[in-house]
Amino acid sequence: MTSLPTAFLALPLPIVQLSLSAVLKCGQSFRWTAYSLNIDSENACLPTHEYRFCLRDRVVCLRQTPTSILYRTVLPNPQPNVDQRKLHEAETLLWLKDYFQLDVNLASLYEEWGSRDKVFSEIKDRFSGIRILRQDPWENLISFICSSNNNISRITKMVQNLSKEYSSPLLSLSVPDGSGVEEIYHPFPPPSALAHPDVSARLRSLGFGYRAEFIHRTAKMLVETHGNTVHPREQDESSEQWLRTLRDMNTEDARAELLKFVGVGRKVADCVLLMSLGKTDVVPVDTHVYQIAIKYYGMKASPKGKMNMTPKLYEELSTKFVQVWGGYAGWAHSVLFTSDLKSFSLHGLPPPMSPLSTPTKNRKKRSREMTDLVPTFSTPPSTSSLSDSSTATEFACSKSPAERVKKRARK
DNA sequence: GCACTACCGTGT
DNA sequence: CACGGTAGTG
Repeated sequence: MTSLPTAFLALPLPIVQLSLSAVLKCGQSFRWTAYSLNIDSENACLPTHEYRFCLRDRVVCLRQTPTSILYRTVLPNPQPNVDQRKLHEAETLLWLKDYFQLDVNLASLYEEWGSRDKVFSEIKDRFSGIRILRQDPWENLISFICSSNNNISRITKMVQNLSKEYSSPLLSLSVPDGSGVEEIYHPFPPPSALAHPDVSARLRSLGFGYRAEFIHRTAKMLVETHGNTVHPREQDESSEQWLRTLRDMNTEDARAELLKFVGVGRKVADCVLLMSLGKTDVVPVDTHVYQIAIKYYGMKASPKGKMNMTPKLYEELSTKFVQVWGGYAGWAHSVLFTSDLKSFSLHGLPPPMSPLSTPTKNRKKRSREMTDLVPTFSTPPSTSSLSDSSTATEFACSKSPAERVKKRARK
């Protein structure tokens, strides 16, 4: 089962376009493992870490230099010949471009957000290279059902336990820190593996808490509704493929589909819309985002001082951030969110001035500063050059019948 | 539509 | 008590 190492290939990419260390451990995906490389010299051009991710049929290993991403593919035995190996590396390269969405120019977006928003311009140079991954919707959905009322380190453990418990080991590989230790890599399990009757009890005993039932019922419903026949070529189940078709749906319809699952509320649905269904403008709102809005965007704090996230407040925050940042608001939000995780070094910023919801009209002295802070508050969302056609259409369809569809009862 | 409350487990 | 919420009530 042990696989032999192969050489790394290089994909030229400026570090401002992608920071692996920031993106892979910031709570988007919970299945990347990071290893220190024990660099003896202080050469800043050498990678300090390696990151690994197990796909259905291979393990992808990544390192980063200031000017490129180094990648290599590890396959299970039997090992392919040289020609087959080249094909696999070509496939991995295509996967990388898709997964990291490298056709999106992140540096341009940072400029755009910085010119729209003073708060963003203050942090953008310290938190560069943070982009939204384009994940597999099935893994993304289950991972974020785990995320409710939870923290990153525990979510990571849960998702890894899920993989270890419900999918066969693909291969093992020695860790790159020179210790000689071998690690076993598991893909993310398919829906049918989690739809089995005794799954929820087992997950309970694995420490999943009340999310155990959510996961089981979601998997069961998905398999019952959309099947588990395995596509001969794609290698994945029909319900996983169906989830991917939500990418072709408009935001409101896709969200309505996601909300049908147990354990999926507005916040989790929006995370999936943003992180695996390509809805770039969706801003998932949680308590952190609310705090950020209060501290730096003049959002009025709740009268009672409680953090009650009502649907109304959620909608208000979400739409206002779209007004601030535009068609890629969800991407911008993740930069702010990541900087907040690193316990916010925003001290030099001016105090919050502009109420996000209701601007005070009798304070002219402040109205100028408000304009300074958030120049685009009163202007409609931009559908400028940065937004591609699919994003523009998202703004276009403002109402949809599916928005009114209620979460139907299930047994 | 809207405001509660319980909830599994971990960290402070 | 809070935590990167949600389902179930009234």
